[in-house]
Amino acid sequence: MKIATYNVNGINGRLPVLLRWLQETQPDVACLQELKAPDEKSPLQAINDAGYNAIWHGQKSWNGVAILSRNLPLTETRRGLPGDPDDTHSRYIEAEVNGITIGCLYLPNGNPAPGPKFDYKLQWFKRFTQHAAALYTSGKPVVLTGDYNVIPTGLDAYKPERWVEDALFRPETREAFENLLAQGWTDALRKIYPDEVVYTFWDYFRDAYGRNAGLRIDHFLLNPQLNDRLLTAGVDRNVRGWEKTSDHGPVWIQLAD
DNA sequence: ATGACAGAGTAACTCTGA
Repeated sequence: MKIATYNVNGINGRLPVLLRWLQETQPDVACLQELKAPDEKSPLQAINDAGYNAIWHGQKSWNGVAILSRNLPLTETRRGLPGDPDDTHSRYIEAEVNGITIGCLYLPNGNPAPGPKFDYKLQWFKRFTQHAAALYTSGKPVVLTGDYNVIPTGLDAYKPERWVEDALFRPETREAFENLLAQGWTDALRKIYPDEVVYTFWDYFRDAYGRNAGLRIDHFLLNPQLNDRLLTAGVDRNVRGWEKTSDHGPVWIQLAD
C-alpha cells in the first residue's frame, strides 16, 4: 500500500499537475494540503473521474486539507484538530483506510518569529502533540503525514545557518518536533535515508529547484504498528520540475499489506 | 541584507507563504 502527501499550493490552479501525478504514480492514498479553496469549489468531480474518493476540509483562500483514496473505502474519523473551538483554520483531517488511521495535517508556518503567528504555530503544535498521543496508543496502525513546516535538523536545509531565526527551524520548533517524536513515532523518510540529503520543498525564488536549494519539511510519522510494515519511501522530485507546479514535491511511503 | 515567485480574491493591489 502506497500513501503519499502533497502540498499542492492551490488545488484548482494545480489540478492538471495533480491529475498527471496521480495518473503516473497511482498512490492508494494521497493526503493534500494548501487547497486554498472552500469545499464547494473543490474539484471533486475531476478527482472522482481520476478514480479517487475524497474527503475535504477546505477554506476560502488559505489552508485546506484533503484525503484521497483509490479503490479503497475511506471513512472520515475527524475533521479539525481538537482542543480549541475558536481555531478557524482548516489544517487537519483524519480518516481510516484499510484499517490504518491516516492524519493529514498542515501545520502553521509561524513566520514572522517571534510574534503572534509563531505563538499560534506552537499552540497548534501542542494541541497536535496531545492528539497524536491519543492516536499512538489507539492500538491501530497510525500515520501522521503532511506539511509540518518543521526543518528537523541541519541535514534538512541547504544552508541551515540561514534558517536559525526562521519559524521552521527555531529551537522552539525543533524541540516541539522532538517532543512529538519522543512519544515513539518514527520519521519514515529519515529511517529509509538515515544520512542522505532528502528535500521535499524548493522555493520558487532564485531557481532553488535547479540549484537543489531545498528543505525537508513534509514528513511521515509512523507508530510502531505501522513502522514494522514500512518497506520504502521517496520524493517525486521530478514533479517539482513540471510547468505550473507547486513549490513542494510529493512524498510517499510504501507499506507491506 | 534584500528580494526574487506564485495563488487567491478581486478587479490594482494586498495578503500569505517558507
